[in-house]
Amino acid sequence: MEYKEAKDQFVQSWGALGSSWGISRTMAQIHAILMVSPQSMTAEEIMEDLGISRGNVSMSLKSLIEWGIVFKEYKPNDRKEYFRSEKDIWAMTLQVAEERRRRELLPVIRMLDKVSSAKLELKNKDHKEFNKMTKELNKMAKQSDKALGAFVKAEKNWFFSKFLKFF
Amino acid sequence: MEYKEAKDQFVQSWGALGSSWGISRTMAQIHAILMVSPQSMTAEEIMEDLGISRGNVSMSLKSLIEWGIVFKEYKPNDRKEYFRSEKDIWAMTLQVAEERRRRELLPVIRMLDKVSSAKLELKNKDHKEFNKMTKELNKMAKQSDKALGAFVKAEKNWFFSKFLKFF
DNA sequence: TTAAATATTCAATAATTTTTGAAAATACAG
DNA sequence: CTGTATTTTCAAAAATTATTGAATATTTAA
Repeated sequence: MEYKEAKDQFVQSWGALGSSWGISRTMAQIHAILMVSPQSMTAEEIMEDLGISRGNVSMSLKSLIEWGIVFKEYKPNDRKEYFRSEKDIWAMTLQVAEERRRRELLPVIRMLDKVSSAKLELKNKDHKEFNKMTKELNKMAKQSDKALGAFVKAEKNWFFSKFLKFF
Repeated sequence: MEYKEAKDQFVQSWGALGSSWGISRTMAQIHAILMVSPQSMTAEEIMEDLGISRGNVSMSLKSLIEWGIVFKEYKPNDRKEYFRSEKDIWAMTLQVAEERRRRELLPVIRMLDKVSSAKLELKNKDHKEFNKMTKELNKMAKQSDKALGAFVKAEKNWFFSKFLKFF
């Protein structure tokens, strides 16, 4: 397998993966080409590389930046903006985990707090089961949140101390 | 908040959650009503409860069964099929984790094995970076797979032994 | 067997999500 | 400022995904 074929395969597979993780194919594809690019790239280059529209590149990059896994860069004497990906796979994983916690786990917990405290007739079988299950889900969600939070925090600290030692 | 309102809120939120986890809204909604139902339900009941078509219920239930978090039940002297959800939240979580591993992680690993062994000119910056990143992603994916596999196995054993002791 | 009850399939349709591209906004060199 | 390069926005179009419902298949009581 040659470089060009391998890269295409990688970009297209990473894109397909994106769908099952709730981000658009294009977003994931842009992320893929930035990950394997040794230099930061312009929107123009990405556009040509993937054969997609200017607007799509602009919006997808914006989302990737919001996810905290792609960064803008400016070069002296150049009006263009350049984009580079987080290259440290572990740092990237932690960042994505934290974002998903914020975007998915926290809203679920808020919802479960609300519904699991509903006013119910506890003689009613349906009400009783609803109460039991939502309370259990709530407990599980909060445990996950706590565990994930602690984990990310610990790993980020470890990372930071490693980084400090480097200097 | 009253029972009916709370249940609606729960079903609709769980459905919305489904979308960001790559399963259809209906599938997640059906899962939600089965989770909080004290009895197993017929396709007919689910259909009426959610106001969706017969075909949709049939296909969504099929998927939920494939995910291993909903089960069919038969009752004596009754032609209808009944459906019930896994009620143990932890068992459910492990089951979903295992399915996702099988459906998402393993294909990625297969893909990364292929592309990270591509024949490259290692003088070329692009080739070198591609090689480095895909090898690192591959390593990370395999570590995750191993860790997740070990975890699920350990928890299932623990579960099983708890179950045995019960008798 | 037959036929009624129940379940499944899948082509057509609807709903949703993504993408485009041109207009508007912004940035900045001269 | 002005004009050009660059980026962003967003309504419309395209692509994708989910849903319907009627036709088909399956199950089982009689």
